[in-house]
Amino acid sequence: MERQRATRGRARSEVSRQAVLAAAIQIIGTDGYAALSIERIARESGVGKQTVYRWWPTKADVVMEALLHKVEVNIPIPDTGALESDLRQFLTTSLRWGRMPQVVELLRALAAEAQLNSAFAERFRATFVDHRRAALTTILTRNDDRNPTPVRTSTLVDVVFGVIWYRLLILPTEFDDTLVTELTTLLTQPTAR
Amino acid sequence: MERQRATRGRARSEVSRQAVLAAAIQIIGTDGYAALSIERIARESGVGKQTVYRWWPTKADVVMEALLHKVEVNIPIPDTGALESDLRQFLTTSLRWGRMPQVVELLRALAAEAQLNSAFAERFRATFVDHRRAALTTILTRNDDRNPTPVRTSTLVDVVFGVIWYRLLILPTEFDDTLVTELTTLLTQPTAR
DNA sequence: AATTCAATACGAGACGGTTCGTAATGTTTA
DNA sequence: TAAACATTACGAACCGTCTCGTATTGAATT
Repeated sequence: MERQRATRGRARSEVSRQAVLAAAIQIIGTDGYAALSIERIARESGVGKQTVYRWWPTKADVVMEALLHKVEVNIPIPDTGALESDLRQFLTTSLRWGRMPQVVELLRALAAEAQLNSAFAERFRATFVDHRRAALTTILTRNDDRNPTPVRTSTLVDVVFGVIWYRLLILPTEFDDTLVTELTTLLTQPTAR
Repeated sequence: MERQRATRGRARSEVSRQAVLAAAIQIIGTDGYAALSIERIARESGVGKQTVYRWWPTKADVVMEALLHKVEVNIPIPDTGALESDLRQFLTTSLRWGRMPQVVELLRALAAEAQLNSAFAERFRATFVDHRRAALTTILTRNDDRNPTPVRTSTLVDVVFGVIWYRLLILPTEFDDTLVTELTTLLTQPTAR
């Protein structure tokens, strides 16, 4: 995703980059994603419009970069030796994000844009969704000594992220800690795995 | 939601209503929801702009009415006497919609708009989401003789619709018949209910 | 029963305003 | 000296409102 390093000419302004990301978060936080426009990002960040267009293909890509900056890129995959505690820890971390309004706003914005722009949807999956799936898949597969399994691992992954996204996007309910226990129960039942 | 029955004056044109819904479906089907505008709906349906604005508050409400028209309003809740077969039947019906590209496009459009417009999100939940939840809740509660349950019924409902919406909105994968069996298994395990 | 009248919906399209994404221009900086 | 920069202008599209003349309906009046 890194642009070819230009050895000649003026270097990219890191100040402008940060200003753009901050402005995007600021606008979404106060007025919502519907109010976000590249025009306004440029205005409120004190950056030229063309500068934004030069470095980000869409406003959603700005948001995605802002999100990755916020949640930190490398989330360690828990490895306690037991499936149940790994799972519990993974869910606890995931739901913690789901309780942070700033993060939720960004996630909702990205999901919305993915519906409207299939090219961005592809980038969103590759950059964000697949990483999270891979982490959970690792946990579920690591100590998978029960065979044959009536439910595919990929379906269990769908269940976890499905519940999370469904409640972020469709329902207005917040996450409670009981959900961690419930999902762990559901996924570690003998016949389920 | 029904407008005050006007005893006087010209009656609403059913032809125009149908033309608007058809145009919306057509536009979304060919160019996607991002290309949908009230201006274009009016143009392609041969209807006056004011006619659209008179009857629908937003373009998303047009889409929602088009969806309800497509999936039929009254879906009977299966009642075979056994939880497992009720569930299997409910899931089979639900996934059938999820395999119809025209329906999927509309669902994705509605979900996208719900992220951008909270007033519409409310109408969407009240008109569509809650009905589907209620149906599944009925099924799960009907023969619920196992107490205490470690997983709330509402969470089981979240699991089902979560997986469906997640795969419609976030992942590009299609539904296969195995999913019906898997979800039924997950939800009817002794300790889960 | 025939006519008039008021109320409302209709298609068409003009309107002023907003935002979009691109392009042109000159300045700044590595 | 090449590329990134901020600024400004541009045409296109869409927004929501409004007006025009016409069509359709039910109620009131002959």
